Amino acid sequence: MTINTNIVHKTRTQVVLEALRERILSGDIAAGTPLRQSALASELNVSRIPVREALLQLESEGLVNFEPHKGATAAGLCAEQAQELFELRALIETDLLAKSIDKMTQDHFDIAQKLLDKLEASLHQPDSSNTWSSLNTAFHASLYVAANRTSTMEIVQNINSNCDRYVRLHLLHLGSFQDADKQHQQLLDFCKARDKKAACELLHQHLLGSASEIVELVLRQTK
Amino acid sequence: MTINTNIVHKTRTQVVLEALRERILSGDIAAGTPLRQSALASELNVSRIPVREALLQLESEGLVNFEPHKGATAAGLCAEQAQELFELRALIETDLLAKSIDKMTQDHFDIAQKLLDKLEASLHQPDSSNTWSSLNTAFHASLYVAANRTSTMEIVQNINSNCDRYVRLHLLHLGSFQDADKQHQQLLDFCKARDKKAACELLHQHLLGSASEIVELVLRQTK
DNA sequence: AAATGGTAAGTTGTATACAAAAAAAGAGTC
DNA sequence: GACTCTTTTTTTGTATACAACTTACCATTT
Repeated sequence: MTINTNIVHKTRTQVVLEALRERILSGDIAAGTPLRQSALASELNVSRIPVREALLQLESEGLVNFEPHKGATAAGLCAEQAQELFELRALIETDLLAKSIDKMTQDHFDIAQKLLDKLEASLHQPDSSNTWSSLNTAFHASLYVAANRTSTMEIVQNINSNCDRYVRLHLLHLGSFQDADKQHQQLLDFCKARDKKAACELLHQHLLGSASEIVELVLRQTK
Repeated sequence: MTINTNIVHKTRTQVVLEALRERILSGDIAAGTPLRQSALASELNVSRIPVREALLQLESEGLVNFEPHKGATAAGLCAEQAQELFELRALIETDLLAKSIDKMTQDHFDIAQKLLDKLEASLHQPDSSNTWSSLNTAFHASLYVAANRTSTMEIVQNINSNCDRYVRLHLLHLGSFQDADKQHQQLLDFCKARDKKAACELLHQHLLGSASEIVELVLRQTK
């Protein structure tokens, strides 16, 4: 009868956290919107406690600004931040990729390819922006797992979570990322060929290219 | 003449947060120790709510592992993590330094020098490990502010907060960091001379050198 | 009108109380 | 004794209630 048989006891805090994160990332909650605890609580049918805890976690993820006694707001979009985050990704992810390439096995390639296929398929669907972004993150991550760098990956995922907002904005305005998909496939091919230099170079360009487009978009948006 | 009090009322959550962070960083609360909410609450004369919120924030800082329904524990020390974090710092901080050096003014040099003097002075005091580490972090940060990279600095500070535990352990076992201080002065001198290459090279060595000593120490500790 | 001051309303912060889950302790079986 | 299943205890999760802070409003004063 119940659909959620294998869902194991999510706390309300987690439910609220995921709901709010998605709403902010998707733009459903616009940048700068004040996030009133009681309003969110009654809207999500919980008390203020889980809402507060979720907001606190979102603050540490950088998606929310939480000021004591004042309240929380959805973090604003900022061109400088976007530029910095993507440059940081370029720096760290090329390093990860360089460390990963030699260790990648056929299994890693297969997993990455499967994600890439899904990514491409998602573009042809109407409701793509929801899924494209997380698949994009997953694809990138799949190229680095062989480096076996748990702590680094955790930090990268965190940075990515922030980039997500900008990527979704980007996608929303462009309609599709055909260039990105082409670059992704090429990137994976370079990995398969173990061409470290070419792969890192391409990844670097891929990220900085996104950055400059996004920065321009944000500047226009927030002006 | 209104006395605009910049002294804001600290919430109990913040007080608990700082108290617990310091205890974990200093080793007063050992790695792996279970952190019982009620125990901490009564010990700090607050209710469990601020304790929970502080634990949640410490989890996002990486100092605590928080498992739903199970409870929180002080995060364990891990050689791999230390290695990764210091390598990451080397990667990001050398990049920051390279971007910063050309923009540094006399003011920046003065501030850095002042921090360095304090750092050196702190070594001659009995209770050094408390202050040395935060001064060390501040000194490093002072070299990068000119790069004017807010978001990047935020992430660096976060990584540093995790490194702190390892640095303090290091200091505790070595008794002093005379080498580090010598390297710090040399680093600042390179900055003053605008010798980007030498400064970055030294910073890189400085961080990786610490890393290898710390890794060895942690391996011995946790064995 | 601008500034001051002081209430009132709204929002956040935290203590308390209770519900739910996990861990620990017994009771019975093999 | 080891194992399973129940029962008890401990610990965490969350709703509610109230206290503390901030802001907005209005009266008073200059």
